[in-house]
Amino acid sequence: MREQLFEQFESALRALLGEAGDPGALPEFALEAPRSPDHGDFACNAAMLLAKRLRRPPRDIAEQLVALLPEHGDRVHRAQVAGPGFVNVWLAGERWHELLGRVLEEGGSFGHSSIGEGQRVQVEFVSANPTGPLTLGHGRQGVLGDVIATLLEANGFDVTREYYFNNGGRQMRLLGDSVRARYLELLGSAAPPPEELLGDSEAQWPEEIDGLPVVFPRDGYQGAYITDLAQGLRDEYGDALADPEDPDIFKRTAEEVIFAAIRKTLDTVGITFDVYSNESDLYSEGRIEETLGDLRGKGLVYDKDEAVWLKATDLGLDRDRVLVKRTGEPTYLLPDIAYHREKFRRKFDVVLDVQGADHFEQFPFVRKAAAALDCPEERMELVMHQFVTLTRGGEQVKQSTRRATYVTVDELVADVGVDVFRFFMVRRRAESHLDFDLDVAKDKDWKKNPAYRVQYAHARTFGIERKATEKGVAMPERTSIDVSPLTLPEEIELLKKLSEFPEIVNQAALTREPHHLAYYAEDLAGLWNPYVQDGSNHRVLGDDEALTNARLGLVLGVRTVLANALGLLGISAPEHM
RNA sequence: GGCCCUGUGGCGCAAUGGAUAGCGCGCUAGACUUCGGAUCUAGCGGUUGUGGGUUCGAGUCCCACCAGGGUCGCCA
Repeated sequence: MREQLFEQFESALRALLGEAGDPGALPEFALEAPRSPDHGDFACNAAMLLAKRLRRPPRDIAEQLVALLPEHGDRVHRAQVAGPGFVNVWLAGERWHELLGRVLEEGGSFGHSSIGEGQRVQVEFVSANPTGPLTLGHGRQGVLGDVIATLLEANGFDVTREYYFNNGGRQMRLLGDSVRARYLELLGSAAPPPEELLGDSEAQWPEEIDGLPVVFPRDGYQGAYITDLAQGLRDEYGDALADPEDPDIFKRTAEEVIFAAIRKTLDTVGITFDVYSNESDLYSEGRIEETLGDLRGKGLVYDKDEAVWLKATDLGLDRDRVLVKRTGEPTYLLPDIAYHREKFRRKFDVVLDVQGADHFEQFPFVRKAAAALDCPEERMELVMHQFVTLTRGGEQVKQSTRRATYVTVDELVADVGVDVFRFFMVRRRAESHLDFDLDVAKDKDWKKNPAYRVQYAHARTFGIERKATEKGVAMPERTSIDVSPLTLPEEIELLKKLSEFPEIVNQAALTREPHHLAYYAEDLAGLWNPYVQDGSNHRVLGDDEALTNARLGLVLGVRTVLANALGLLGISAPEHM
């Protein structure tokens, strides 16, 4: 519909430029649905863009354009110059009614497109190292990445969801040492560090207390789950691990157990990955050495202070970075670079990293270095998101990662449910701080809780169907509904809103901004709920059979679009509430 | 201090460079009397942090400044 109109405008504009003796290209004009319905179904800004070039007033050009339109197509019913030089057009025929037919016909695939043309996109997200439970930041990232991936799939991209984690370095060793320390404390052969010093990052603690050594590492993981892990090992092995044959058992067990817990959490919130990849494999496959060698070959590596440096300043960045530490151990930067090369070796057309703001600084180094190794820089994208804070009773809930006194994804989901969790996490623009208001999230009142507002709007379509069945009124066949009796302004507004859905899905995917979808769902629900609620003017089930049938068609259309929107968000679309 | 994100009605937020800046909560005033009802309608509320600039047109782009958050490690 819009495509045909667009062509009509292009053709008319070509004629207009011809008359003006201008051989130049058409301007990149916009043809979009204006905010206000008074401004027609579509508005075109071409006249304003041409004003300077043709040295004529924009309204004058717009008049000419309006005059030319009828010779170049038949989609325009009425056209009018407005404002500074917009051409507002009203479409011919029963355009919104046609649209509902399309919604009903396409059903679950309405809103989907094939513009991705099967391009392979890798979306890397969460990627939390297995050192503890998922935090709310991970939760936000998980939902964000998952919905972006789903949106891309809905637009014809071939998507791989991937989780990458570092399990080679110091952090994992620290994790193992933390578990070992707690284990020894449980055996009574080590003393825990003084409680009051744990929260203080500057504090030193004595090497022994009451004759027992303090082995808990200075930067160790302090969460209660570490002690649980130690207890588990003690239950299984008794005191046999005080001097274990396999010194890696603490680290290995911790990684396995924590990673299993993370996967369970992800499963609970409806996130599944196609591929898990990790740092260790990059080592064993020789990718780390290879990447370092290739960087060296490009003259981007030098030695200083017994460490190996990346000459990032040669790549336009503000400082150099260490690739291999004095200890001989690579920093995380080197494997990250190797990993991004690996992505392109695996033939992805686009790779998309979803990361929290705390990691943002890292990305430019990885991208520039990978680009120097012949990876296409513009095909490495970053979606950065800000943090999540939790509010309860108007007060921010204090969270401390260091002391592990933070609310986990598991806890929050147990508290508010998966659907509310996902909806709230994806409602805000990624770059905005997200304030998760527990009071709103836990409110069961659909008027107060936006997640329920959308779900309830969907459930109501079934409520009406149930009512119809009760009254002996049959639901119409999806393929043969005459919706022309729908003429009330609120009905046209609903039809228009339904028509916007494909564009929203498309834009949200291409801009990697899934919050548009959540907003759209709220908008549609915000039109639908009052329509249903205010039965005085337009009860769906009335005496007029044709009108009833048409309104039942609208019910089905709204249901379809709400269900599709909720589906893309990974949220259930209930029939009852 | 450098870099990044944010700043929009009382609160929480939205707005491919387009027309009169939208939505929810809250607030105010009316209406309905249980139907598919955990009601509806209307209204009040804004110099989009400040000051310049680009543009036919700026919440949006550029510059400076102010405020909040993040980040600047041979941590991940």
